[in-house]
Amino acid sequence: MTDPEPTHDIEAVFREKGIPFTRQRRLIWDFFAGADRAATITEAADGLRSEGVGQATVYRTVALLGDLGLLARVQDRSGEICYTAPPIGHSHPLICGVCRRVVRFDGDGDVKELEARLSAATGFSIYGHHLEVYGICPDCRREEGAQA
Amino acid sequence: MTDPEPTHDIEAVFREKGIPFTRQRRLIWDFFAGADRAATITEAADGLRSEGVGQATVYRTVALLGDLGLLARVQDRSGEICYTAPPIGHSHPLICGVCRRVVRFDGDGDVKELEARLSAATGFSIYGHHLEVYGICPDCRREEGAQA
DNA sequence: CAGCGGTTGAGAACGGTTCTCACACGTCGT
DNA sequence: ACGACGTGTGAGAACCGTTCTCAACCGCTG
Ligand SMILES: [Mn+2]
Ligand SMILES: [Mn+2]
Ligand SMILES: [Zn+2]
Ligand SMILES: [Zn+2]
Repeated sequence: MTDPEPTHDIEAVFREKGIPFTRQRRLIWDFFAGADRAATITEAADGLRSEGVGQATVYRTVALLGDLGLLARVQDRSGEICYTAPPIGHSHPLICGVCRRVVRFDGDGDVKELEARLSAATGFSIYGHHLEVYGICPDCRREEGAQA
Repeated sequence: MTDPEPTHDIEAVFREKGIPFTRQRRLIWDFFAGADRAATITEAADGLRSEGVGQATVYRTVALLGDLGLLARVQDRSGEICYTAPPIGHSHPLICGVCRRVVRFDGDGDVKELEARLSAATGFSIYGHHLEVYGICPDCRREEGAQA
């Protein structure tokens, strides 16, 4: 598991790549990076409308941040697609399927050996993997206790 | 009753649950189960239109098969959502990012230990995980030659 | 501070998914 | 085998999330 880490210096990333850094991009980044749980694009657009951010800009910026590796796409228990800002470096999300709270961990030690076996067995050249773990966080488990 | 076969006896599953088994459901099942690679709903609908299967029925049936655990949702390199009929039992897909050919493997031995650590460290009750490995199959690698 | 080129917002367009509803058909009791 | 019932189905409309268009705006550089 990773510890509480500093977020990316997004302005520096943009400057380094020569990509204009706008008020909207900062707001959208802050929306995702400032949350401790994944959010949908619709939620971001709704939350930023009052700040004068258009929905097309939210879509464009989420795609841009995704390309830059600054936003990861995950999904909750209902299959809804959400985005979360990962810390620096490679990690995987442990997601509460109910409230979408995200805890990051590094599981590559477990996967690397598996990938080597797969490559040897199948002849595939492996270029990546996708690992998410789903659970119910203590808070949500408490609230769901009464029901099934 | 006993099915030592590697593929699901879908008709028996339906009968056992008292769910009507129709011509369309057989066709849609065959479309996914008869392929060695994942396919999108759109592809299934296009491929079965000439058989007189409506697209609404394809959507409904894919959802139904998913609920029954007879179809697994995966995604290719571009993030496109596809479906593939897994063999009996729990497994994970190794997907060729180029042609979407799927090879299944059981990687739970590697994940189980990880999940135990995560559960202990976070207090989450873990109900599932999503693991896909991406690669290029030997055939596609040959066709593409060397690359970056 | 002026000029350029990328970015933005409003709304239209687009396309995948779901809904509606009359009709067809699978299932089961007889 | 037959008939009645209840579920499934197809065509097309509706719905809604996403992308596109384009004129105005603004961040960046000099
Ligand atoms: Mn990893
Ligand atoms: Mn597994
Ligand atoms: Zn939770
Ligand atoms: Zn391939």
